[in-house]
Amino acid sequence: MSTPETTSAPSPASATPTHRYTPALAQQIEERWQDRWEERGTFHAANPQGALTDGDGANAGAGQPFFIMDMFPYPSGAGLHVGHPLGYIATDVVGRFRMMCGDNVLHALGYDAFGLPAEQYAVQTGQHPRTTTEQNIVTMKRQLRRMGLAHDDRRTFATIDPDYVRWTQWIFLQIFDSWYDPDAERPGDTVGTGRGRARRISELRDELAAGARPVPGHDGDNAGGAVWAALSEAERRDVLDAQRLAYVDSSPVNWCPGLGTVLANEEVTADGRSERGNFPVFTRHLRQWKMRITAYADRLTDDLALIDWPDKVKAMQRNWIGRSTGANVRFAVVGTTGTDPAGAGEQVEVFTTRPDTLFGATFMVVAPEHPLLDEVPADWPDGTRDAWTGGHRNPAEAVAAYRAEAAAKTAVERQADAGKKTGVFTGHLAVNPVNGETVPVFTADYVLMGYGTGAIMAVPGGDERDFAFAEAYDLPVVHTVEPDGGFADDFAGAYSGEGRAINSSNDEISLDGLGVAEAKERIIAWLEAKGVGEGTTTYRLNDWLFSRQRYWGEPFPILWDSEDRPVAIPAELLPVDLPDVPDYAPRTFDPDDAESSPEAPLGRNDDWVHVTLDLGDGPKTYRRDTNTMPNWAGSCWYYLRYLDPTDSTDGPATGTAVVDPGLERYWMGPQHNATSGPAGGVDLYVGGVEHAVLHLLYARFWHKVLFDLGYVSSLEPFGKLFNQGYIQAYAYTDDRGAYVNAADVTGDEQTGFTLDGVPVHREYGKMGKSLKNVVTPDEMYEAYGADTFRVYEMSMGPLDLSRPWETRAVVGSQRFLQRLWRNVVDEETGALVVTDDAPDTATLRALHRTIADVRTEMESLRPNTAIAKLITYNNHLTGLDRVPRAAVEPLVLMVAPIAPHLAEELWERLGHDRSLAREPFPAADEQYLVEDTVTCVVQVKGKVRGRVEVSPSISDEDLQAAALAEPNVVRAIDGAEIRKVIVRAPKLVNIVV
RNA sequence: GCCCCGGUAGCCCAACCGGCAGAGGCAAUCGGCUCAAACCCGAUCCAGUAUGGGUUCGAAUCCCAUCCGGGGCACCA
Repeated sequence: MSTPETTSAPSPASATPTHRYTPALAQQIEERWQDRWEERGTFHAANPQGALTDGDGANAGAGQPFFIMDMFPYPSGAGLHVGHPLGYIATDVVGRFRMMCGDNVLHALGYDAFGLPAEQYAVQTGQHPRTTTEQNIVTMKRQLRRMGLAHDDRRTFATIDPDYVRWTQWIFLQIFDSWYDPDAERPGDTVGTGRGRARRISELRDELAAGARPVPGHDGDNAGGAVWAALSEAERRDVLDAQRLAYVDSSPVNWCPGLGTVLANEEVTADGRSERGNFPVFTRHLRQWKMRITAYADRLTDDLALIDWPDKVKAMQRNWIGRSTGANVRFAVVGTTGTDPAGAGEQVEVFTTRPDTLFGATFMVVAPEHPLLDEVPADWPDGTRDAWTGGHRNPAEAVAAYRAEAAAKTAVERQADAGKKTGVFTGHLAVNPVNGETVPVFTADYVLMGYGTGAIMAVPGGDERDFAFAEAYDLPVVHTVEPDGGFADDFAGAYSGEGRAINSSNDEISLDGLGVAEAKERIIAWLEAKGVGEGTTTYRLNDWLFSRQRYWGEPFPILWDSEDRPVAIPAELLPVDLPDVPDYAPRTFDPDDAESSPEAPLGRNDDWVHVTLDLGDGPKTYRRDTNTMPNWAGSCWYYLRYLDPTDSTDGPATGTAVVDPGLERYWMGPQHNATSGPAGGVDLYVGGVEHAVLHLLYARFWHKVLFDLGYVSSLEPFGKLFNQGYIQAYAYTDDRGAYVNAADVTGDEQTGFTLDGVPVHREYGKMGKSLKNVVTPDEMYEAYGADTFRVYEMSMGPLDLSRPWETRAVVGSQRFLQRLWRNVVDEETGALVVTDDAPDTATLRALHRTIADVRTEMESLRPNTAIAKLITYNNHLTGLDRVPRAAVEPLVLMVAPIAPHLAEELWERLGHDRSLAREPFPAADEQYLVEDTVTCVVQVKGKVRGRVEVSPSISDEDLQAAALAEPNVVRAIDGAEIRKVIVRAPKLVNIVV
């Protein structure tokens, strides 16, 4: 038995070469480079001024600013699975690529750390939410750092940091201190009316005092400020408070007893449950904070034209805002003779998008909650049909019964009943203003109080829903629009399409013969002239309900004075920290207890709630607002914080603004680089589509307020949005339907899936603990290394597509990196194997073709195809006897954005002493992109029959001659008459016989 | 019910303005390396593009209809 000479690696597994790119070596390399990057500040983004410089201590130079961002992660206690980092890797690849293209790249990541899950997790584990949240952030930071993300770690933060909360509250105060002037000029607007913007509340006060505008809610024209002067200071404050963009209002809100808080409309699903927790949601009248996002409805819709977002998300925002144009029309309500003369002269206003069909309005419908129903006639009027009364003796009974029935219906039941028309006659009669006809007024729950005016004119001839109702309640149908060619003889139903108006005239106006658009215009003019209506626009969007009754959120920077009016806490006293309370668990209720009322946890600390302060008018006692802000508040402005993350150096040092205006203009202003649009904003924002109408709408709203107040120059926060797909996973169940450990299942589609020989059932969906199919990044680092993990995630498919995770396929990415390694490093000795020979022409061609292609793919966010081309080129190099340095160095650079650690290691071993992070990305040399010859395909009747090698610059005539001479082609033509020859030089000839 | 996106090899996916259906990866099969196995290396196999029509010299690509999958909206006047 002889002893080998080598002393290394005594274990039996030592057959593996010492210098092979194994997971263990990968880990070693990766951790070394992560430390070096951190020490050197390699990814420090340089601001144009101030203390935040690049790793060499320099402020921003000539490179174009490029601001790239991921959607704010929430630090979950469950830790990351391999699906979470997909977007982070993608932005990292783009960021590193842009950096190598010479851009000044800003990429950082903060944490969205307030919110319900943190609070629930804390309650479960019996710890303070701050403790658990901070622990989670530490874990997540470690997991993300190990992935090698090129983030500027000086710019990270969490929304719960007091320095951050301070500015969230500061922005709230700016919104509180503003009102919306729809007539004010807005400079620079190119897509809207150019009017309307937020202004300071003090300007409103001045204008009211000077008599420049009437006082809202008070009669009189306020000439010379007379109306204003007559008001007490308390009344004046009420007037101003009601105009603020952040205001307190008593109105129907979504109360969720199961969560113990009220919710915004956006947080309630279509079937009336909470998006988080899936608890029932009830409508309650409560006094709550709201934000006047409706004032921005037009701009939020119009400005979508200025930004590069997926059409799908734009459509979702447009739908949610739901702008529709039409007219408001007032119908006089007739006091039923003898029974209710006092009701005469009352009016009901309806909203319609089809005022051109007014002559076909044969009845009216109001929502069950409509105030008209607070009083109804005592008896059924003459002409009441049996079908209308619901069997009740008089309108009061009928309406009361119907209102009760409607109120008791849950959203789910309403949903289920959609299409089935229920309702009852209210006893009221109204007069159609265009023809003087008396029409009955019904109430029905297909008309919603929250949209338009809560009342409609019903045109059964032109509206499916009205027609269904008319059928059910025996009401007349009049068609006022005739389709081209007239109605079919047997036509019965509503016609809502294009056509010519019919049956639409009175003594003063005739719409007959007009098209829909023109008829609308005419009738609106007539209504306006008669003073019974006017053109208008309504929105589906409602104001944003902003207060929550939870503990783990930003407290409102608001005090209530002795007369219960809100007072802003001065900016220099911010932040308002969360108080310690005996119990931070929210008061929750039986999820179905609609009668319960919210109770804010912050109210449990009396010492905190009651304060004595001198706000300039002597010490007074105040009561603090005990609401907290919704989770969305922190994510409404975090992109600004990345630009200017400290309060000690740049802009916020002065305490006057949330971000230094110069920094905002540099990184985000309109046209701040070659690809930034007219609205400016973040250059690339990557995240899931689930925030399409929540976060993205709220953030746009806040940004526009800040724009109006002069704090930012960009019109929009996010210039380009990209929705990444999700990584899905297979889960397996046994016969009992219980989930089994996915990692232990063997087999495939053809052989069937089994666990320990027992067949199991496969399903496809999310990755989750309960599904027993979670794979974590940590497992990937251990088994393959971060670079392999990154390559695999990027090569699985296009970024915007969801795809299944398959651990056993990861090995393909590892083989690629191993082959690349072997092309540079000898596995046995660790020595360099590259030569200094010049690459042959074929290699140069392959290289430059690859460079050109990879650039294209990278610029278009297609890392999957870029990787395929890199693999192809690497395979070409593998086939050479010796790999020339000049052939592999560009490859190392091109691989760097995707597998940065391996690339840095090879780059160093190739003799470079600086990081390749800012090395120029290879550029293709045109001379190697043109081929000497190309293969021209010759088709006969569209079928490929032969090929000829020709020069790329061959003329059509020469090519046609060459094609016709090709033996296989001659045989295919077989002497038939040639009818036509299509020549697309130099690649294709098609011969038609 | 309405709107949007997508169906290409056993699986994940390429194919630019309509021009040779295949770039890449997984799996499978065979071979090499090995005492042997794994790793590794090399090779091979595999679809006529969901279905039916249309336009065209030529269709995965454009148009129409249908089926399947995913998503959004859902009495919004």
